[in-house]
Amino acid sequence: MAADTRVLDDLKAAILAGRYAPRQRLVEAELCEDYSASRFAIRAALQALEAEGLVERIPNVGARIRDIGIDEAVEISEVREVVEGLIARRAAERVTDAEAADLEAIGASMHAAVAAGDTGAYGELNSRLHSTVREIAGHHKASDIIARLHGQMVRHQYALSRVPGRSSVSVHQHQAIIDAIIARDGDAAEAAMRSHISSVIEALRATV
Amino acid sequence: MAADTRVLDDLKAAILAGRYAPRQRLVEAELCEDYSASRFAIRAALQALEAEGLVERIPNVGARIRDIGIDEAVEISEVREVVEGLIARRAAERVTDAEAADLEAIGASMHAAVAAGDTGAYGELNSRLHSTVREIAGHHKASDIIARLHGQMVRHQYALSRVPGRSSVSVHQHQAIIDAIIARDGDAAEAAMRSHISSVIEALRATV
DNA sequence: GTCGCCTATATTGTTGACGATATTGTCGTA
DNA sequence: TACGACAATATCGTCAACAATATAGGCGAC
Repeated sequence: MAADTRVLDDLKAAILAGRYAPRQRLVEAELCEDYSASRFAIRAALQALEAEGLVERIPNVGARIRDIGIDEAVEISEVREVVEGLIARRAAERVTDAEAADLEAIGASMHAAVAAGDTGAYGELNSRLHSTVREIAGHHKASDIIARLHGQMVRHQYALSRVPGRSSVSVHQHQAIIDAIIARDGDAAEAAMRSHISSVIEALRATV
Repeated sequence: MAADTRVLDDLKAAILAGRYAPRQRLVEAELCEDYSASRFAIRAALQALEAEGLVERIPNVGARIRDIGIDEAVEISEVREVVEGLIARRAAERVTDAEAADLEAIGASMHAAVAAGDTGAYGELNSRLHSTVREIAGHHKASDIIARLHGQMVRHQYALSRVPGRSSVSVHQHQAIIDAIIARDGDAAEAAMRSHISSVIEALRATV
């Protein structure tokens, strides 16, 4: 399990980076060569990835990349909606002045990125905002669950960022979240976060 | 991974039944004898249980039962609060007449159990109510997460059911959930479920 | 030509032994 | 007596070979 860590991290990173196609088979022997590891280590990694919901294993047949369809992506996002809502509420209750300034800075950068039409930078800021809010909330269990769910969604997340005009809509939602947290208004923060992710879900459904 | 299934299920059941003390070490060789399985199978089971958050493993040292303290139990319950809220809302939106009748029956039995002072039956009905609501909601992802979180909480759940007078309080909360679902009122169902679990969290904090 | 069976192959499942590592207990010294 | 170093032990980590299983392709019968 010591050497496994590297294999697991590498393999996970590769999956998250979309280097494997959905439903692509992951043959243990091949992975041994690719990651120059023993079959033992590969098996351990595959089992861990199965538990994380990234890989699907059928006894005596093998492992393959789990294909998460729109329906499941929507379900995942629905759970994310309420859990991120909890996180936002928590953040509003615990945010310090310094953290509030960080959030404002991220918001300003977002507006700038939208104005400049830089979708790449906007996407980056998007994840930074969410992770900053998580950090402020300091809710381990909720953060863990979000991380896991996020991993299963990367493919669709990518598709979403390609939808034209989304950033100009979501920038206002993001600002509402930031404002509510800075105002220390838990109810408003939860509501803003939920309505934001709810709109993400709608966009997700539209990508069919 | 075929023979593993039995080992994993047995071991998991044993942990959930509280047959192992928190922080108790799980030595692979011992488990091999107890479950008459190979070390290979045991290792696989332990890895799976680690992913489920029931077991904690330290490299080169071994596995032990994870000790979930009050703080973590509260965090888990907080996540449960919002996810069960989602489930309740969903249930209210999808409940059929037949399912509504089932819920009413469970509610009636709960009142009867409280009147009779039968805490065992009440606990049973409690989990049946929640699982029925989950079934009605038909939300796979949310149900999975609840199942996992519930597994980590069994110890505290048991302690809670021993608190005297809890059932007479919670029976009304349960009835409120049932009523809201039957009324097809999603907002009310979510609110009722959240306030119910919120009160469970308070009781949990009080058990310290 | 198509269906079902059977063999061949690819792939995973399992085992036992060996090596690495952390923990525990002991001994000597200050 | 208290402390540190060292050795012994317990336990986990890793490996390479073997067994079991499912899949795919070819063959024959209808």
